[in-house]
Amino acid sequence: MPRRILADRPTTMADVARRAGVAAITVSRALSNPAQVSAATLARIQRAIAESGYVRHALAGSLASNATRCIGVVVPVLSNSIFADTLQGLSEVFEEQGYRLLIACSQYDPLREQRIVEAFIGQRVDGIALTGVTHSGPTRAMLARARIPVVQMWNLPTRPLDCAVGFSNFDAARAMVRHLFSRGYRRIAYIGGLTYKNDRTQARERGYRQGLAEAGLRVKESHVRRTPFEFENGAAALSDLIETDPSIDAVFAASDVLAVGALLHCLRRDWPVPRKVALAGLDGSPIGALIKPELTSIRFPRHQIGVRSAELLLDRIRGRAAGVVEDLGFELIAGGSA
Amino acid sequence: MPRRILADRPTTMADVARRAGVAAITVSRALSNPAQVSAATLARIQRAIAESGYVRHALAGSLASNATRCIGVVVPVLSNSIFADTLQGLSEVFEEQGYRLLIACSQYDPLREQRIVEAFIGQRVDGIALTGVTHSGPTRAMLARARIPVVQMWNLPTRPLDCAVGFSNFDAARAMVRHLFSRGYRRIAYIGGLTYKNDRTQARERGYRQGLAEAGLRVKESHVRRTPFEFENGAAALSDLIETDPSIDAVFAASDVLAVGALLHCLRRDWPVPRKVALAGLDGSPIGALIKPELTSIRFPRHQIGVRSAELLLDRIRGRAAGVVEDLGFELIAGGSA
DNA sequence: TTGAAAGCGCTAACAG
DNA sequence: CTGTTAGCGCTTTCAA
Repeated sequence: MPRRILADRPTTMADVARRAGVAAITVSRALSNPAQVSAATLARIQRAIAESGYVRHALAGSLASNATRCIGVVVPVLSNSIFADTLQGLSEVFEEQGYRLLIACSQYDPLREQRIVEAFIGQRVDGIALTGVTHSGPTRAMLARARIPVVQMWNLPTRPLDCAVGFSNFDAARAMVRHLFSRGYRRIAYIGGLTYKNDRTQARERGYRQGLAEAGLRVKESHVRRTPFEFENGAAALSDLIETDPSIDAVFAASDVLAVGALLHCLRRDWPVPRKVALAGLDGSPIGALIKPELTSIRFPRHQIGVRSAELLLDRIRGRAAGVVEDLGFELIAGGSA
Repeated sequence: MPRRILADRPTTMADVARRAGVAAITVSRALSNPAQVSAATLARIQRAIAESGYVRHALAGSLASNATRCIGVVVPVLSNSIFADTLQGLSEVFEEQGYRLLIACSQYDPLREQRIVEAFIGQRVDGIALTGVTHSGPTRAMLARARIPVVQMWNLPTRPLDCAVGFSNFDAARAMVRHLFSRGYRRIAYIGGLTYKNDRTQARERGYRQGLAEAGLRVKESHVRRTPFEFENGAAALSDLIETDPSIDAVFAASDVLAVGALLHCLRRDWPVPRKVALAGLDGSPIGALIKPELTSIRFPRHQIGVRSAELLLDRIRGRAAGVVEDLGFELIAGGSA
């Protein structure tokens, strides 16, 4: 014999229906499409719901209807507010359309991302938004097999999983190196993220190298540092670079978190920026504009990436064509720091 | 007659079972408790899973087992990295125990929080972590009715919903005012958050007022500013305060985001800190330590709040007693800014 | 506008 | 160690 009936189980739709003197399906309709139910019946049902404190069991509903109205989102970290802007954009669009966001952090780890994606598919989310364009083989396979709409954000994939919204991290970094070169800097060092599993960071580093090459400058490996995106690490890397080679005249940090850390380090040491060393970042963080000298950086539409990603995903969920890759571009902000 | 069978439906547990020549329940056991299944059977099942690309339908499982292994977490915002530390702590503990986190932002709005909590209850999460200790009536009622374990974080409730982990925001603010007073400051202005629906901010402002009162100083309402937690707003509020009353000798900002913004504003203007105006914050953000002068602030165990909250919630989920309120305390960091 | 019946995909309970 | 059966709470389908 199967499970016993619990004496004190939570209120179900059937309970509400009994109370209102209707069938369960009528309660279901009252909740999902009230226009289908007569005003009198609706009122009785609403009263029954209020009296009983009924909360609809979303899982059971999703199982029956085969739609969760949930979107899974993977971001690398939550501690960096730059992803928060994108999440905000996603959330604005989806919330208005009655979708909920499931947010998870991969911590820049493809294996964690893979587990998260598996969990999302297991939850039968209606769509998935990923940060970045490189993913583990199993991740790609699972997504293909599940036929869930996917959007890749923050970079431009050569072979998109489905749709994508971003900008060229490579071009952005190259543009910054060109800018520094045009300002007369010739010994341009680099502080980047840990590249080995992050396509944005990889693209930025490649852009740096390409930019130097195009300017006819040689890349010195001792001028390249890689470190996790934390203020402190930017400060430490800069300090280390200058110690290693005091002739460095500019440092390009592939993220504003690192650049701001580096800039604050200079200010602490009373090093004149950009006279002793010029600094540039990439992200267009608001804090860069508050520091003196203002941080030279590259701004891109973080919020809009979220908005457009959500719109494309909704299109896909509603059955429209796939394969769109949108380049939202970027903009160089010339501050006083370089 | 009920629904038609779809020709090309996703793989189910029954499909895997057929393929492996076992019953569905055996597949279920192979997934949830492999030790219960013989090695040979397990191997066949695992092969069948791999071949078919099966992903377990978590919703159906949760419906049947009446447990989701999901925890709902409400934070005010994601753009402020201070909450990220707490989320990190929660996530470390829960992930190790096989639970997943559902993260949602209330945007400091009790009505949004209410809707989020309703959605969490609808999803039948196994536990809920809330930021703050004041919640709408319906929120409290729903949580009580649903009998879901709850932890309130970041402040100390007088009447907890269930358990709570935090520190006294009131005492922290008061301690900072005392510190400023002991340093000789007598005209101490205040930049706080928008208090009308945020207990931490309210407590901090009350602490400020109490601190002044205990020092025998009068609160001038023109010395109190309230603004959302953004760097820019801290800068603007400071600028406005000093313009209003140049005799102000210290400004206490109820959040490091505001304090750092204010401090950067001073540096931009070449105002000597603390000579022209002393500055103090509250949160112990890492960036405060990188600026010169270092920001005087109050540190509290943001990460540990997450860890302990998770531990208490797990205790509750596993049926242990409720009603624990843990005060994790705080620590004043005397920097050069005051 | 409302209802009856079936079943979504899984696991609890019990049996062997 | 493995299987049978019933049912979790909801919505789809068809019918009135």
